[in-house]
Amino acid sequence: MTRKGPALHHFDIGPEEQLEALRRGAIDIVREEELLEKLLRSHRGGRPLRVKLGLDPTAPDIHIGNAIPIQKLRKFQELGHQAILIIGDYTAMVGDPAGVDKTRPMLTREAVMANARTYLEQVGKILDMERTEILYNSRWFEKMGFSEIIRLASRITVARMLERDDFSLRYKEGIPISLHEFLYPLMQGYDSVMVRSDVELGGTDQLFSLLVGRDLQRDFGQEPQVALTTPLLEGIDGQRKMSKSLGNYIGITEEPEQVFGKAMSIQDGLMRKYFLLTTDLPDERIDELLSDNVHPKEAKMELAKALVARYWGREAAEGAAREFDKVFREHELPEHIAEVVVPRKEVKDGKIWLVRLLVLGGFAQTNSEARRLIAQGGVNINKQTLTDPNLDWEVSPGAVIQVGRRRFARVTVGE
RNA sequence: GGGGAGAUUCCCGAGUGGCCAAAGGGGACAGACUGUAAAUCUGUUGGCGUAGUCCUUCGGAGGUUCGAAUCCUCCUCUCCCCA
Repeated sequence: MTRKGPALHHFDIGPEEQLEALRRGAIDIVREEELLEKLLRSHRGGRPLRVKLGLDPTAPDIHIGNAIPIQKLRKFQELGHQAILIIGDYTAMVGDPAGVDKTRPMLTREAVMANARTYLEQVGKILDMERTEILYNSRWFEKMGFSEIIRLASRITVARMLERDDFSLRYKEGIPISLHEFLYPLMQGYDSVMVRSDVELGGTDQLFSLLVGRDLQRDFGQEPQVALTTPLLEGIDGQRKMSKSLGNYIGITEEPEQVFGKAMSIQDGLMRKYFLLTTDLPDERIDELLSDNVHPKEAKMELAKALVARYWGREAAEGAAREFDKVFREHELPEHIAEVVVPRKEVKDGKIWLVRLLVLGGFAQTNSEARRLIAQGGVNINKQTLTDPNLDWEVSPGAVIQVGRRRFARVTVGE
């Protein structure tokens, strides 16, 4: 279960104190004075701030990296402010060029809508959806005429666009930039105009777009929003930004054991960042865990537990930790093992070609890949390593096959 | 519109007629060591029922040749310079 924070009303907490809470883990606040001013006014007038976060449903899953600004939005909610979630169904079709070195593929409307549905489900693990305003930006973009697009496009210069690192880098390297990518920040900025946001959240790579929002709001006679950015999180490979397509992510709907295991595999050097951005442990506790008094592995266990607890609750976290110890310290079998059902027709004379079994079990894409795994000693059944790729294995239902260090399955025979 | 350069396997990148399923690096995977960390070392990295004088892959379509990633023609796309 998701922990819902205490039902705080923003009158309960003073503006300075709110600012303090909001600052945690933030990179830029443009501008902080303005934010304080807005908080003061809101507090005085009893009117919540309108805090906007745009999500482009470009992938079906939300991971703990893109959950960071969502968590920040939740913080605003806890402080009594109005959360506005923009589902960028229109912008997703363009594809955000921020921080990428090539044009994103344009998504079809169907794919975007399917993703949007799973997003909303998943966001519900973080936000109080009852108090969240949800808007699809196709609502205003769909009916926008070309003349309006031209007017919007006139608000920004090519030079300013090319100032951006991602664009200038691509330009210098001779990597194509399509014109429509220039439109992206304008669209995101226009969203802010449409919802009259007081604050917009986003990752640091969003700063430019958030600032364009300020400019556009000014042009439309509105008070500019405050831009608040959060850090980008490295993926579990420790190299690149966490992303679904790189496969280095921890999804917020992944099973507790999965989340725990992935968290345990991050580099030690990343721990502080993960603690700070993906858990809500107090700073003092984090310092304590990362001091010399605590073995790094113990600290990481705490990190993994805190992370699981955030999305699955305390109990699931404890369970995942026990399971982890069992499998990786005591080398016992995990509690829940997926089943591989071998169709009866694949079994001949009570035997099945081991390579075939691996492919059927999804451990390998092709026979060749399965052969390699076997030859390299990466496959065992009931803890007995099998290294002959030509082996016809005598099927014994209930046997546990292990591939690599972390993939297990129990073999059964069925249709 | 004119001129030039280019497109290679997951990515970068070498390869200019046979020795090419294609160097090297990165990534990934497996093994050793470990804390499912880092570092290091080793191996693997198109497919095929167990293997070959086999099949598919060097942007696409044709062609030359006994033989093409490599040569020719056309096409598509990208970058650069000029307008």
